[in-house]
Formats: sequence, C-alpha cells, structure tokens
Amino acid sequence: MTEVSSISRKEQVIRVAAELFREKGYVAASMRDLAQKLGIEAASLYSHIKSKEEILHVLCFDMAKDFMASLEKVESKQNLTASERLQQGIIGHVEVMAKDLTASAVFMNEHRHLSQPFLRDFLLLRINYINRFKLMIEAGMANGEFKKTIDKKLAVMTLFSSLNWMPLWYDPTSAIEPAVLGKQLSDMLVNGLKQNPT
Amino acid sequence: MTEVSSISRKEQVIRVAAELFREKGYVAASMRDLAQKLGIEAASLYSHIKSKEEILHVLCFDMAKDFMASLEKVESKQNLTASERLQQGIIGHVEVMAKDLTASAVFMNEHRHLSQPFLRDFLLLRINYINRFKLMIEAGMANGEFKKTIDKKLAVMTLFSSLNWMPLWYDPTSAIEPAVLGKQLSDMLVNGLKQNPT
DNA sequence: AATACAAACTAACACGCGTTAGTAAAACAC
DNA sequence: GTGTTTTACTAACGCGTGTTAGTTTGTATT
Repeated sequence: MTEVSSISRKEQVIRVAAELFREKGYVAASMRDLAQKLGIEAASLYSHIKSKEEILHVLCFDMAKDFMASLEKVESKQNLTASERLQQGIIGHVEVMAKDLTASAVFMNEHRHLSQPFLRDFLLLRINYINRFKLMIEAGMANGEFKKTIDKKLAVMTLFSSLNWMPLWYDPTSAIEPAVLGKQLSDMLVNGLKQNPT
Repeated sequence: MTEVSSISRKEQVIRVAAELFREKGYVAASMRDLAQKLGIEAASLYSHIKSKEEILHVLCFDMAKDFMASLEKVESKQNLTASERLQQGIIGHVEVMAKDLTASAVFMNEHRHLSQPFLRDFLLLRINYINRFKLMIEAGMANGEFKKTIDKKLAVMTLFSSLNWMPLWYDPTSAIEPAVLGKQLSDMLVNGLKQNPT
C-alpha cells in the first residue's frame, strides 16, 4: 500500500454506498449509481465487494456492534440511579449515531432488506438491545424513581423512536455536541416538557 | 354497481397495495407481486389504476388530508391550555393513524419515492403540520407552562418521532384504544417518566 | 528487470421491471 | 334485447437490474 493512513478502497466504496442508500433507499440505489458516484464502471465494484448486499450487511452490523459496545460500557458501571443509567445509555446511543449519521440512517431504514439469515440475526440483536433499555426503565419503576402508571412498552418504544429518527433531522455541522443532545433528550423523556414545580 | 355498500375494485387494489408496500417497501414491491395478491394478472391492474405511483400518491395524500383535518379541529377549540391542546393534537394524530395503520406506515416510510412535483407538495404539507405543533409547544413555553430550557426543534422532533414509529409496534388487536394510547403518549412527553413530587 | 497485486476496464448474461395494445367475457342500465 | 361499462385476459415492448468472465493497466516489491 502507498499510504498506510488512507482508508482502503473497499471502505471508500462502502462509505459512498451508505450515502447513496440513505438518499434513495437500498433497493432504489443501483450499482451503476454507486459506480458513477465513484467515477468507475459498475462491474469494477466487484473487485472490492462480493455483492450489493455485502455492503448493507457491513453497514448494519458495524453499527450494531458499536451500539452494543456502548451499552455494555454503561451496564458495567456501578451505583447509578435508574435516571443516570438511562441518561448515559441514551448519550452513548446518540454518540454512536453521531459518529456516522449516514450509516445510522441506513442501519435504521434499510436493514429490512437484508436477506435471511442475516435479517433474523439483526432483529435478534435489536430486540436484545431494546430489552436491555427496557430493563433500565423497569428498574426505575421498581425502585420508585419512575412512575408505574406508564406502559413499559410505550415508554421504551417512544425512547427508541426518538433516538432512531435523529439522523433524519440532526444537523452534524451544528454547534451542539452529541453528548449534550443526548442529555437534553433524556431530560425530556425523564422529566417531560412541563415546568417542574420545584 | 351491484352493491353500493362494497368498496370499489380500485380501493381494494390500493388497500392490498398498501399492505405490500408496508411489507416490502414501495420500490421492492412489484406490480406482479400486487397482482398475485389479488389473484389477477399484472396487466389487469391497469384497468383500475393509472400507474404504480398513483397508488402511492393516493395513500400518502389521503393520510395527509386526514391528519390536517384532525389538527384543524383541535386548533379551532378555544380556551385550552398548551398541555391540553398538545394532548388533543396528539390524540387526534394517533386516532388517524390507528384508523389505518398500514397506510400510516406507508405514509411515513415510502413518501420519499413520490416523484416531483408531488414530493415537494407532500413535504410542504408535512412541514406545515409539524410547524403547527411547534407553535403549540412554543405557546406553552411562552406562558410558563413548559420549560424554556428544552430546545424547540428537539421537542417537536421527538414528538414526531414517537408518533410516527407507532405503526411499527402498535398492535391493532390490543385492548388499548387509540385515544388512551394518545393520552399516555402525551402524558409521557409532557410530564416525563419521573415520579412527580406532588 | 521480473513478479505480484490492486484496481480498473469491456462485453455480455439472464432476469425482472412497469407498462401498453388489443381483446374477451361478464354484469350492468335502459 | 341492446348497448355500455367493468374487469379481466394474452402477448409483448424497451429498459434497467445485479452480476460474471476475461483482460488490461498501473503501482509496489523483490
């Protein structure tokens, strides 16, 4: 290799593909579109990748791995209140997303076009991730920190909806840092919009 | 027509198409798939619809019309607090979605495959709808009902994320009614997860 | 200079796509 | 009963799809 510092051509292909998949959706994005964006012929792509789906696979599972790693880091911490743990989980999630908003958008919107058995694997990972956030919320309800009146499924789904749509409106050039955004988001979900009477 | 009570064949085609578009996505769903679901040949579809996109157009804009009508009803009410108005807006939105979860999912996920100028029209409607919810939140911040510390864009985007993902997890056969769900959702966003000190 | 490898090319493949043209049969209205 | 409308059919169109085979070019290593 000429320069050790530069990313491989394969990574470059995948990165440009992510942008394309985000813009047009996985199915509507053609390999010829992708090749054009890279300034090469469509057939040349196959010197770097095995198939179109391999790109999607890499994008989805790389993101999944990062999300999992972030969550495990939070889970390993001791002596946190439920609010704190939830907040740190949310901040971690936002930070992972912010590191690659394009891949995050693909991860969120296009994973369903994975074929079996990868789709099954992906969905199992996802369920697992969500359930571990659900446990945080349940812990808060159990120790009186959170209300018990709110439906758990609603709570966790609202949380994930909020998180997962972020790539669609978050401006990466904005001054606001991911950690701050995550904090604001968790504050909103935990404390609500209403003025506190304190 | 033989029976006035039965829906037209065109409506039937669109309804089945909605299910298909939801399952596979608009681009991945082929007219041959759709025809098979209806037990006819693909070419026969064109006795009822002008094009594949017409189906998407009808699905998206019919939903948009319902959302707008619901919002206008809430806006016309007098003497409501910001919380009440927001809650009723949310309940209305949930009710419209619950009336046709399939079309709602298509509306949310597939609208981007509309071609111009329909896509532009659609996005303008959507921005307008979101802005009117934003006004409700701003009114609450202005009169001291809501905190001013929360970023408005974050607040309204969190709201819409939560709302729009509902079709992906809401179980239409569940005992919980749309109005109740909407109420819980608005309660969560307004008051938060945390136990109130009252 | 010889070798190895990465990265691109041209040409083509089989296939599925949305859609049109023209037609046939059934169900309706009068 | 005749004319009209609805609903479906068969056959085919041009085009875009992901992908392959085989080859060439340039660069880096020995």
